[in-house]
Amino acid sequence: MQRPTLKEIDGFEATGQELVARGWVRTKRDQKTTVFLELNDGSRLGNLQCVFDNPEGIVAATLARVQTGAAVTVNGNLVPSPKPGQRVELKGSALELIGEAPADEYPLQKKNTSFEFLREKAHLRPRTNTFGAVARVRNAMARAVHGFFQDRGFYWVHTPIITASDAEGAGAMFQVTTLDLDRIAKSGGKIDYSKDFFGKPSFLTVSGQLNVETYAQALGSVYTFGPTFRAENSNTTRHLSEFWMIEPEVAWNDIHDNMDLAEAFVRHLVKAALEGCAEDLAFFDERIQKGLVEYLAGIAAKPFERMTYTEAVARLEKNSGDFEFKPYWGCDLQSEHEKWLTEQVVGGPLIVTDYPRDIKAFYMKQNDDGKTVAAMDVLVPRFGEIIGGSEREWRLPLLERRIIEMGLKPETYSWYLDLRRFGSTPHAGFGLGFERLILFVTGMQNIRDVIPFPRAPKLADF
RNA sequence: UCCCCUGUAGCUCAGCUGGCAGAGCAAGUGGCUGUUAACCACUGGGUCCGUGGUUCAAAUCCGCGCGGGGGAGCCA
Repeated sequence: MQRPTLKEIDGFEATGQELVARGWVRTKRDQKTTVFLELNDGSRLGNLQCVFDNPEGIVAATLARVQTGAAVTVNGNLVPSPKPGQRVELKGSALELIGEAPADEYPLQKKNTSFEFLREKAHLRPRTNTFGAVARVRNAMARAVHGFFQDRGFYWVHTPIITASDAEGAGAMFQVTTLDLDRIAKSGGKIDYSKDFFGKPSFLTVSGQLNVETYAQALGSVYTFGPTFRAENSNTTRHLSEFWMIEPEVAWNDIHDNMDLAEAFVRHLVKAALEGCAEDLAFFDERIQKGLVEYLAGIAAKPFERMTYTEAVARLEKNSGDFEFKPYWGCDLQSEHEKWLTEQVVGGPLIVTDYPRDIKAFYMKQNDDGKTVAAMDVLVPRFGEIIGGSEREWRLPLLERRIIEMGLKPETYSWYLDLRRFGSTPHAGFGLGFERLILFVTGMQNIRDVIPFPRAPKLADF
């Protein structure tokens, strides 16, 4: 049986043909002789307007019971619409109330509601314009991520979610266990991890990078795209405890190849949003962030600015009076610094490279100056870091020495060091937080509003 | 974890130096010959987050607790 979505119906030639529309009622407007019902089914932002002229009998009785949020099917004839901005409308002849939504209980009435309120209604919020649009853009971006890499010969590698090594060093981890914690707590005894599921402490991954490097050293160009977990007590609009991360890793690439890849990737995604989500982006432009579409078009069109950390700090020092944290060579760039660089200095995305090695991870390639590493961060206006990456230290002695210098144990990294021991090549990669990308593309402010079910400290409802 | 703001009708909020609980929207009823988040009129709607205190009197002032938001740090 043919069951067109409302998006498909919107594309039909309106010749008065009969069809059935299914969806949820966004609004009902009734007059003495005419009732307007606007239906949405999530296939697009816009609604299908259904018009009932002089409804009588069972149709009139059913219309009286239809309220905002109800699920209905409408039988009718598709005709051109006189309403501006809307190609077609459905001249209704019959309708069925499939699932009612009593107005005195249904929380989403036809009015503005705050995102804070909707966060407490996470099971209903996808029925709103904003969250429907976010979901569609998110889907389009996921597809574009795979499209970008697949078209370039990258292989998608499924790195593990559970890891028994806490060697990843990217932040606090969630522990995974099948031990009976209540019983251990009551007994007051020590924990015997040999009795735990994996025979030792195990955790949720904070990064697939170390694992995916093994495949880069075999398949060449690879990437991960999957859930990632950080148990940091972060309470911000930019952090989640469970988020999705994309981590490409490419054998033979150096830091410059890495920057080129990161830039091409971001611009590809922005282009994909502009081309594939025009209706949703127009909505975000109008309701969420004025000028968004024009801004994104600029991102897609222009190369990103690049500067070294040393250069960035020099710029910041000239303006240091305006900062709460005084910048100096060797400091980590603060949020305010990143915002100032992107918003005031370059007016767009900026790639900063060659950070002091003491503020970066052990696996980054050490530069010849003995002070910096071949790291790169892609910073964007409004919220700073969207990508962090580096060329990797591929020379065994230097990597070993760095591990020891940083107080880590080389034996923990034996398999990682093996990659340098056997057939090592230069390689580079980066990590992009998927939700941060969605914030960037939609203009949304809070990361909890661009993932269907946000996980954050004290927040795991739904 | 730290700093700041905040909690009043279903929602968004006003409520001043303490003195009878308010508005807009939503909902309900009626009206309106094509509406655009329709419009017009009327109606109903309150544990003022909780708790203890100050006071003749607390939504309002103070203490404690809980919830929400923003910023910072950690980072993607």
